[in-house]
Amino acid sequence: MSIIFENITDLDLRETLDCGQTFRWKELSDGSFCGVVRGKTAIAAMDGDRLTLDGADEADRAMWRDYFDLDLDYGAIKQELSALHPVMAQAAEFAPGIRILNQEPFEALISFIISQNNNIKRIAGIVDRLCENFGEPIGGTRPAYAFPTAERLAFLFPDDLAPIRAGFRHRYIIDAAQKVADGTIDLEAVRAMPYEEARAELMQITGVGIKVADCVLLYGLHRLDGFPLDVWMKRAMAVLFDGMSPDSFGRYAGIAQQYIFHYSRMHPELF
DNA sequence: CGCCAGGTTGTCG
DNA sequence: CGACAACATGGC
Repeated sequence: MSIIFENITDLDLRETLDCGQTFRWKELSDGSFCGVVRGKTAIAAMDGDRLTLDGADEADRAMWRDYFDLDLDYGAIKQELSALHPVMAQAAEFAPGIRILNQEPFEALISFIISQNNNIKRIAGIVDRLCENFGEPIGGTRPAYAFPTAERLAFLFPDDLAPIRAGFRHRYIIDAAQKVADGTIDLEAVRAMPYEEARAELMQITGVGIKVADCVLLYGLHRLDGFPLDVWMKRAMAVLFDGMSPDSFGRYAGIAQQYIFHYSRMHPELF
């Protein structure tokens, strides 16, 4: 079984799945990508303007359409953003197939707690081990695990997380899981809040500061006005976008941010 | 071996 | 309030 989406533009799987917004997709030898979303596995492949999700169920078509953000016109947004600054245009042209995924909110929360003072390769390893140790196994041809639920993680002790080797972040993960599981933080309510309020709500969690909160808002709650400022983005803003502020990118600032982040990381010689 | 990693926390001046 | 070490664990 598989799902096919026709006439897809502005989507490149490698650019989108390997640009630091998600850590759960693995590239296979034939260039396709294997991943798990909301407890469902799929092998994604692009052939021209056709996106195929092998192993996906037709009943989940709407979920996958939403996940890859296929109803948003990235071509138009790219044009709008590119007019703002020549380097912005260059960054968008460098990886024109980037889209902002609609990830599971709790997965984004935990993933970006893990990301702090860490490198992308190791983040992916820790997330893998978290799923293998605490996620529900998913039936299928290859072994796969859902992302663990908040309820599953909420009653663990830091040492229970030793197998995932996330170090000092163990207690942050558990605090986040507890606050989500007991309703202290309602992620769907956060989605609808004014930006500053949403950010403050997430920052109640130990281990969530401004940058992680912005990542959760952008990648987990699809707040495209979010603009996470990590070390790369701070350098880029200082060196390449002197005079511009996050606000000056408008309501799709988060998409601009992703083009710029990826472009900067792939061009370290600029800094 | 030393520096750094999509930061945050706790402490001190 | 702003600066700054400490934090676990590796990747390079």
